[in-house]
Parts: sequence; structure tokens; C-alpha cells
Amino acid sequence: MTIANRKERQKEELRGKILEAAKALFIERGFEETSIRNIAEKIEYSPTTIYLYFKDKDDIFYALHQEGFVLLNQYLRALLNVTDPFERLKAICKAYIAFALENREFYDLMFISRSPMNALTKDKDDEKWEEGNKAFGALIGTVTECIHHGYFAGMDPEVLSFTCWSMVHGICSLEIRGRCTVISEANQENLTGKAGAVIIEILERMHRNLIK
Amino acid sequence: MTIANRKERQKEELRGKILEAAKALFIERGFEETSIRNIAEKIEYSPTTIYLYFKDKDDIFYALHQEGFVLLNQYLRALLNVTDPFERLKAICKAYIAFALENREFYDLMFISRSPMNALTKDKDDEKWEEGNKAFGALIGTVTECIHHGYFAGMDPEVLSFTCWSMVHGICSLEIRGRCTVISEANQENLTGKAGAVIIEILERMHRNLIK
DNA sequence: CTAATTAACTTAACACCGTTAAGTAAAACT
DNA sequence: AGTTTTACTTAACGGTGTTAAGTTAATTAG
Repeated sequence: MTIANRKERQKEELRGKILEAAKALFIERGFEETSIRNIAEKIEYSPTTIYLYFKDKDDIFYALHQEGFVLLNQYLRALLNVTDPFERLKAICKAYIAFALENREFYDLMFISRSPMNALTKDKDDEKWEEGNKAFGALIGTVTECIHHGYFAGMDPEVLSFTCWSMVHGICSLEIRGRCTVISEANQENLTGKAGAVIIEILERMHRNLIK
Repeated sequence: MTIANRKERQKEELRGKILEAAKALFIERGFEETSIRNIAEKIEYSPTTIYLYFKDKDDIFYALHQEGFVLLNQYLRALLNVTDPFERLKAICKAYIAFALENREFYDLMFISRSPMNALTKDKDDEKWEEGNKAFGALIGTVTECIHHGYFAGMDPEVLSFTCWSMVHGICSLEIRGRCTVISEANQENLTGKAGAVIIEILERMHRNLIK
């Protein structure tokens, strides 16, 4: 029994080391430059060993993708004590943008890259979205509360949540994938911050409309 | 003289054939599955010939990226006769989403994929953005007109334009990169349409706020 | 008209990549 | 002590982008 335990622990350890090496390479070099062979070299095992722990390359990046969602939820958890739902919604938008800019490679993996999604479609497993659902659930919950407080009257909470997500995602993904070069140099400085502020301004103007 | 002309014309023809083959493969199989060797096989030339016409793979996809902007501008040109700037802004948003959904691979290349941007950073050439600037310029022009008509008072035209772009880009890129699975099945049907409608509803509610 | 040059293209190769089949050696179990 | 299982490796397959060197035909120059 104890031998089996030790073995299991050791397997888990190596799995962890693979993931750790993959993460390190991936964060410093990006997705394209992180190969199975690179990872193998870093942990001093043969490339094929990795296939004993992960189905394929997409599977490794799916695991990192999950780690990213845990990290995102850490950013969001701090905002649960903001009582006013509208203030919380604005805080979520800001925190989301901060997460994206402070963890660019993770953000790319979670919301832009195709790789981790391939791993999902191969074996449809709903519970694998646990962390993702938690993050999006926080948004839906907040938006729903906003609606109950009279904001965004008549809108569908889920669709509006998706739209809010889209708005901030748009900003972050254009920044991360380097599409901001069409903007004048003066406005390129902290463009995501400025655009984020505009989003919040837009939400607030809708609010002002309501209370008048 | 006439011989040199013919030669030049022939060179241009082959360049066109490479691009045509690349486009066909890329549209039906996507970026990852379109290789230099595939393209070469399709036009019945050796792979190395392609390097006589394009610097590298990114350079080919940059050329297609440019074609995409021409196509997008066709979608936008039709809207120039919408006289009311606010109506035109809403129409631009709708047309942009339609373009994205009807030309998914092009959209991916133009606004998501890293490949064509690599070609740009290698040799910074401002005039290469001509078509891109035309598209974004149409947006800026419309937003500026809106502001002159009293909409979005106090906002920076360029930053607001970028934010509008971000909003619709967010919707399109989440759809194209398959991130809409967290939404309930009921709302997944025509989600981009619903979210696009919410964006327009948001813009309109800001407007209503103003005129009251 | 012939020799030298240039243009257009190909062959062969390099150094990678993800992935798999087959083999090995040690550990665990019977 | 012999058998089976586990953990891992070697070697290979078929693919990728890219480059150096070679070939052949067309053009130009003497």
C-alpha cells in the first residue's frame, strides 16, 4: 500500500515538474517556442516520457490554461467584498484588464490561443470548466445583482455578462496581439487603461440615464 | 523594353498564383494546415521557388492580411451614404461583425493571428497600413462626427473609436476562437448577434441619456 | 554568331517539430 | 526465483520552415 502511494506521489511529482518546466519556457519564450523537446531537455528526461503523463502537447497547455483560471480567480476573489454590485462590476473590469496585462502569456492561452481548446474538444468533460465557470459565474452574479438593483433594465443577464466580457477582452486581446499600432503614439501610452476607463464611463453614463 | 515588361508581368503572375493558392488552402484548411510545401505542390513548383517571391511564410500571410483589409473596406464603403453619424456608427458595428463571421479565417489573420505582424515588425513600413488606416479612419471619422453632433460629450475621438473597435472585436474573437462554450446553449444560438445588439443598445442608452 | 552573364528554378540538405512503435532494465508481485 | 508490471529510452516516421549549391534556359555583350 505504502509503496503504491510513494509511486503515485512520484508520478504526480514528475507530472508537476513537466508542467513547471512547460510554464517556465512558455512564460519566457511564448507558446510557439515551447516544444515537447524543450520541456524534456529542461527536466532531463527523454521527450517520449512526457507522453506518459500528457496525451499530447495541447493537453499540457490545457493544464496551464487551467492554472491561468485559478490565477484569474485570485484577482477576482478580492472583489467579492465590494458590496455595491455596480461598483463591483466596474472593479471586475479593471481587475480583468490588470490580470491580462500582468500575465500576458497566460491570458493568451486562456482566451486567444487555439491549443488548449483542442484538448477540450477531444474529450468533452464539463467539470474541466470548473475554474472558468467560477470566473464567469462571478461576472454573471454581479451583473444579475446590478439588474435586480435596476441597472441595465430589460437586458438578459447572461448576454449582458458576455458582452461585458467581450468589451474588456477586446481591449486586452488587441493589446496582447499587437494591433494597437494604428493608434497615434500619444494615445498608445497606456491605451488599455484609457480604453478601460471609457468602458467604465460608458457603463456609468447608462447608469446616470437611469437615475435621472 | 517589351521583353523586360513581359518578364515582369510573368513574375507578377506567379506571385499572384502563389497568393491565390495560399488563400485557397488557408480558407479551407486554416493557417496551421497551410504550409509552404502545400502551396508549392498546388501551383506545381518547388517549395524554394516561393522564397524568390516572398521573404518568408509570414510575408505571404501579411499579403493575405492586406487582402482582408480590402475586403473589409468593401463592407464599410457601402455605409458611407448613411448620413446620420450615429446611425452610421451602429451600421459600422453591425457590418464589422458580419464581415468577421462571413470571413472567419481572414478575420483571424487580420486581428488575431501573430503571423502577419511578424512580417511588419521586420521592416517597419508605414504605408503598408494604408488599407488598415482607411478602415480605422472610417470609424474615427464617424465617431468624431458623432461627438460634433453632441454624442459622447467630452470623450477623446481616437480612444473612443478604439474602444468601439475593441467591443466588437471582443465579440468576434471570442466567437472565432471558440470561447463561447461557457454560455448556456439557449444563448449560444446567434450569440454574436445578441451581443452585437447589446453593444448597440448600450450606445443608444448613452444617447438617450444625452437628449433628456 | 558565339561566349559570358543573368534569371528562374530545382535538388539536397539542415535543424527543427509532434508523435509512435519497439525495446530495456529495474522494481514489484506471485 | 520466475513472472509481470512499471518507468523510461532509442530510433524512427512524416512533417515543418528555410538555405546553400547546382542546373538550365534566356538574355546580353563582344
